[in-house]
Amino acid sequence: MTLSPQTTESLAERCETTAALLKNLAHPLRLQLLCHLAAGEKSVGDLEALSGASQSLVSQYLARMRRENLVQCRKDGKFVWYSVADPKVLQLIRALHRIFCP
Amino acid sequence: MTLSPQTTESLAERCETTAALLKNLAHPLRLQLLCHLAAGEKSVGDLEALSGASQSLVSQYLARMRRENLVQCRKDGKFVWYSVADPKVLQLIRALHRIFCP
DNA sequence: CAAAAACATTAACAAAATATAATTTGTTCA
DNA sequence: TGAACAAATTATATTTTGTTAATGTTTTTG
Repeated sequence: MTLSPQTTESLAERCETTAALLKNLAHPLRLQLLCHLAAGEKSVGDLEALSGASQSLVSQYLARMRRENLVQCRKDGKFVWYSVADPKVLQLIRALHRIFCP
Repeated sequence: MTLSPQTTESLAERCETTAALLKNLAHPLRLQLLCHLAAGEKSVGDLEALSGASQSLVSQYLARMRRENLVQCRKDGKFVWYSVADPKVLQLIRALHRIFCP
């Protein structure tokens, strides 16, 4: 019997991947977008209105976070509806809320 | 009787300050340093050895995080001992551990 | 005192992130 | 069809970060 392939990622490796994810949250607008999405699915226009940021910026940051699998989208006619894709991101947003929004 | 000055920070404002803090964690080495410090006080040399990074980098990032009040230090002869200064940072590091280090 | 050890600071340059504007694509509906 | 709306993409100027190397400061110790 062989040992099952232990995923013994080193601390350094975990910090690498976690920091990469955190970079997405480490920006005022991107964090705000994720906070809104954590409360439920939103269209790009919704997020534009909620955040007050330009269509271009909102769309660019959503595209980036989609590429990195933090969020996902679903098309419905003229609209594109975004939501949080990664359950860990949801957990993290909630932890941030507990810690920083008392 | 006047209303007490409610600290009704807007979501945008909280995202601003929280994102600023997250920027410190959103870097592989800085995150690693904070993880080590979350486990207890460490000297610069300790952190150098634990992380494998250069003295200059470790010292620079510690200085940065000191300026932003994430960590604090205490001198003892030749050595400088660092620890996590902000209880919220400690909570956050622990939350990250729960979520990303299963 | 002089050398060594521990840490901090500065300068400089490449690489990456940010924000804006302009253009493009796709969809609905009069 | 074409005007209006929703969203995506591209280009780009500007700023910020990341990293290395070199030098400086303070404390200990031979």
